[in-house]
Amino acid sequence: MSKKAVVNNTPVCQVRMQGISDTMSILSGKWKFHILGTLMEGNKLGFMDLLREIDGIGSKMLSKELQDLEMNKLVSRTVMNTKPITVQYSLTEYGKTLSPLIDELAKWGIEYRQSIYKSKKN
Amino acid sequence: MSKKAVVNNTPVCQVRMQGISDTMSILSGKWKFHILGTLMEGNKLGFMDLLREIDGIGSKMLSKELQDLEMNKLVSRTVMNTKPITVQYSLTEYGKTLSPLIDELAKWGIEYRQSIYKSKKN
DNA sequence: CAGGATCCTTTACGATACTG
DNA sequence: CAGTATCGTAAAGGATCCTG
Repeated sequence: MSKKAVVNNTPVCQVRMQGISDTMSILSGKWKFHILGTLMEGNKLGFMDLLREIDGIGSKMLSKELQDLEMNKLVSRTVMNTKPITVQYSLTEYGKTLSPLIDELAKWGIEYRQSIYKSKKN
Repeated sequence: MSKKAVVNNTPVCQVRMQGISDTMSILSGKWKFHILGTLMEGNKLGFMDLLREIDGIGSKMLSKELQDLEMNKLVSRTVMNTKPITVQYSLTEYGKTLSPLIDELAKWGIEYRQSIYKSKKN
């Protein structure tokens, strides 16, 4: 049950706000959603795949963001024993629980862009 | 219809990625989700209400973020003619389309926190 | 190939003080 | 009350080079 506070007769849910903060702090930064969104489509991807796939990201950022995601158990990292070593990244089961959120994020952005387009035609 | 690219036999949707970028650029920053989430609960709120309600925000950030949100037609601003002037902020109809997204964001964060709690008990 | 180290720029954010 | 102006800091992000 949510704890409530009352401000100027306006009931406000603190638990909800904390949820927003938590999610944002875990998914902060410019690239996490892109990485997750990409992994959501190509189930297992190498470092280079991600680097090529995510437009504009550099290896430093990619590496750092992947470490953050791994620490939070959203992404798993597997070192393959190939000649020059290779690493495979994929979503964990827990990472997959982000699908609805990322779907909403993408969906809203797509609709937003369409609404801009329409308003320019009128 | 979504445009697709193929990378290492992995089909990737660019439109989806662009949607993510668009949403993130509009809702970037530390406070936008908090502001929107708060307005989602208390339908009409004054500047001071928001300032008190959103823990940690300062008037400079609040004012700036509200302007961003207003520019993107997500929030409407109404000046009341009271003795010292007063301003009412509320979500536009378009801003309300963010409800599912923000709900997901809050929900995931709440569940995340619970999963941490459980894993500490075991 | 996968990433770490270094250096540098930019932006975000915050505290404080002030104004119509 | 609802902001704006100014200033300062910290964090985020990027370019480049380097290594097992």
